[in-house]
Amino acid sequence: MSAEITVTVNGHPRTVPAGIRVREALDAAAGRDVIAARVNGKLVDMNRTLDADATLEPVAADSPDGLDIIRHSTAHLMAQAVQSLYPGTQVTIGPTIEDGFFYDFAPPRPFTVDDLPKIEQKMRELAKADLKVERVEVPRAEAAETFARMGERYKVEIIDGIPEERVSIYRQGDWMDLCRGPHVPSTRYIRAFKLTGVAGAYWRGDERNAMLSRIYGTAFATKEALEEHLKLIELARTRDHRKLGRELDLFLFDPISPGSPFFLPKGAIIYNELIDYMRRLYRRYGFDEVITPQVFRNDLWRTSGHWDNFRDNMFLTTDQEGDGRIDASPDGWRHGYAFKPMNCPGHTFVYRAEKRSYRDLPLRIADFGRLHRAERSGALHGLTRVRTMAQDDAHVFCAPEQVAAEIDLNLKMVRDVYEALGFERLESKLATMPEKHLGTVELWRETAAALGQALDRNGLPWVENPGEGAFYGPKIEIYVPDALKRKWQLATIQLDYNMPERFDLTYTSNAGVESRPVMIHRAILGSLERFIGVLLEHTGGVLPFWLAPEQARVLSLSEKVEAYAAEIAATLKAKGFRVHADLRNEKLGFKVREAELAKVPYMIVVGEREAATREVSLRLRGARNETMPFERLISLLGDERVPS
RNA sequence: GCCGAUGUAGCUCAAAGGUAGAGCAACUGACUUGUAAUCAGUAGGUUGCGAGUUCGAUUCUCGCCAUCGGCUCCA
Repeated sequence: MSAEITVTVNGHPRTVPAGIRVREALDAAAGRDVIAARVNGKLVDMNRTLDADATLEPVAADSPDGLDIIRHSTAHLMAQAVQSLYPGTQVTIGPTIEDGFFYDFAPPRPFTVDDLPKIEQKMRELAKADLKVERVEVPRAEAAETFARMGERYKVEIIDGIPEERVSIYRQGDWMDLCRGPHVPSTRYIRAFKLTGVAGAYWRGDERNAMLSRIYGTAFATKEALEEHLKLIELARTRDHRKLGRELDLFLFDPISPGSPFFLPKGAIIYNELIDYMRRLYRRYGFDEVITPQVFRNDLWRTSGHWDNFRDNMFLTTDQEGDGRIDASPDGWRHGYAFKPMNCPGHTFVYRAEKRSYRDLPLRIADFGRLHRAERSGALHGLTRVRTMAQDDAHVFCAPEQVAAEIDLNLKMVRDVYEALGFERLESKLATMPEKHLGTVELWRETAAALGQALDRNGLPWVENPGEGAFYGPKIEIYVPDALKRKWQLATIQLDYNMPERFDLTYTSNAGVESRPVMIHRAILGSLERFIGVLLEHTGGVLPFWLAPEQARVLSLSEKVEAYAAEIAATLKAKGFRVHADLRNEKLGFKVREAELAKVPYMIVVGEREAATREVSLRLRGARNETMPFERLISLLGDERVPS
C-alpha cells in the first residue's frame, strides 16, 4: 500500500495520505449539512478511513440518500431511548420506509401511544448529548456471542442469517446495535423527528411468530421540512374517502353488516356511471356481458379448487359441509351452498353452454356480479377493503396461441381507462406462485414469464411480487396509491391453465382436434368499491362532470324568479342531466356555499336580470362566474356528458 | 384473526361516580336575498351492547360488537 492516494471529490483529484478519514478527504466539500459520502458509488460514514484511490461525493442531509441515513439513525436513537426507558426490551429490526422509519421491539408489555412523548423526550436528550456514532467490524461469531450475552435473541437470529464472516456494529454512548450503516457522525445531526404511531407486527412478518411492538416515526433534515410533512399528512386526511363518503352522502357503513357499504343514491350514481363507462368499452373491445347466480352448490367450489384453497374467505349458507344435494335433515335442501367470492367458476358454465370450436374464440365474458368474501375483521378498510363487492370482471377463453394478443388487448384497456380517469402513475407487479396453488411448477414458471413479456411489450415497468399469485395462476397487478400513499391493487390480469382443466373445457381446433382453452381472468377498475374509494381520494371528491352525482344546481335569488329557475332545472333534467333546483328562501351566498361544499360542478344562478333576458349566470365550482344565454349553457353541458 | 387505541344527538366534539352540553344539520317562524354561513325559536341522547363493583355507573372492572392505526391476508 502506498503512503499516498488520490481522492477525486466532485471531479477534482487531490493527493492525500493513505488512511485519511472521509471527512478530511472531502475537505471543503464537507459542509455543515454533509452527513456521509458516496465513495466509489457506495454510501459510507464520515469517520471511515480510505486506503486506496477513491471517488467521493458528499451526501447532504436533505438529499434522498441523506434523509434515508438520518431516518435510519433516528430509528437507532429511538431504540437507544426505548432500551434505556424500558429495561428488558429486546430490539429486532428498524428499517427506513417511505417518509420515515420504524423499529420493532420485544418489550415486556406492548407500547401504547402514551409512551411516545416520553420516548421522544429521551431521544431529544440523547441527541443533545452529541454522542459520537462509531462503527466497528467484528467476526460474526463474536457479534453473535456479544448479543447473546446481552439477551438479544432476535439479533442473534439475524446474525445467524448473515453470510459474511465479518459484521459491523454501531455504537453511540453505551448503546450498540448490529447494523450495516451508514449513519450520521453523531447524534446531534438528528434534529427534526416525530414518533407517529404504535402497532403490532409479527416477527419476520409471519403470523405464526411472536407479535412484536412496532413504533413508527419520521425524521427530516430540518424542523421546517418536518412541519411541512406533518401538515401534508393532515391535509391528506381531509381526502379520506370514508370522510368524503359521509360528507357527500355517497355511502354508509353499519355494524349490521361489517365491511359492506350501503351505496346511497348519490354514491350509486357514481357506481352505475362507472359500469356504464365499462359497458361502452366492452362494446368497443368485444366483450359480452352475462348475469350469473349468487349462490352455488359446494360441488362447484370443490371442482374449482376454491373449497380447498379459498374456503376460509367464503360465506357458506350453513355450517354443513354438504354438496348441495338433499340430505335427511328437515332443512337438508339448504345445506352445502356458498356465496360466490369470484365469478370464474360460474363462467365456465357459460362457456359450456355450447359445444365450442376455435371459431368461438376468443370468448370474452364480462360480469358485474356481486361477490362476497369473508375477510378477516382486522383487514376491513372503508371501500378499499370490503366483504361484498362487484368487480368489472371478465374471463377470456382463448386458444393458447391467442394468449399474448388477449393480454395485450386488456393491458391496452387498462391504459385507456386509467388515462381517461386521470391516474398518471401506475405501478405494476407480477405475482408468482403462492404456497397454495394448482398445477405444476413448470407451468407456473412459463405462464409467469408470458405475463412478464406482455408487460415489457406494453412498456409497463414492473417488479416481481413473489408468492402472491392467485391459487390458479400468476397475476399482473396494477397498483394506485390513496391520499396517504398507501397502495391499493386495482386492475389485475391473471393467466389460468388450471380452471379449464378442472372443468374439462374443450374446443374443436381447426384441425378437428379437441383442445383445451386458456382462461384469462381480468378486471380493469378492480372492484367498483375499491376503485371509487381510491378515485375519491385522488380527486378529493371533486369528480369529473360525467361522474358527479349532481352535475348542476340552479340557485334562485328570490321567490320572484322561482318559476324561471324551476323551468331551467326541468329543461336540463329532460335532457338527461342530473340537476337540482335550490329554490329555498336563503341568501345567494348561503346557497353557493352549500353547492361548493357538495362539490357540484356547475352552479346556475338566476335572478331577475337573467329571467328578463333568458340568460343564466354560470359559476364553475371554485371559479368566476359568467353570464350567458341559457341555450349556450345547454350545449356547454352536453360537451361534458361522457369522458373524453 | 393478532397488537394498540377509540366508541357521548344525523355530523364534529365537550363534560362528569349523583341519569349529559355546544356548534352544524333537522323542524318552525321572521327576513326577499347577487356568487363560500341572516336572525330567533323548537325538537333531538337507555352515553355501542351485556355483565360485575357500588347506596348509586354514562364514568371504574371484565366480556362482546364495531371503528381507527398497523401486522397478516387481499380486488
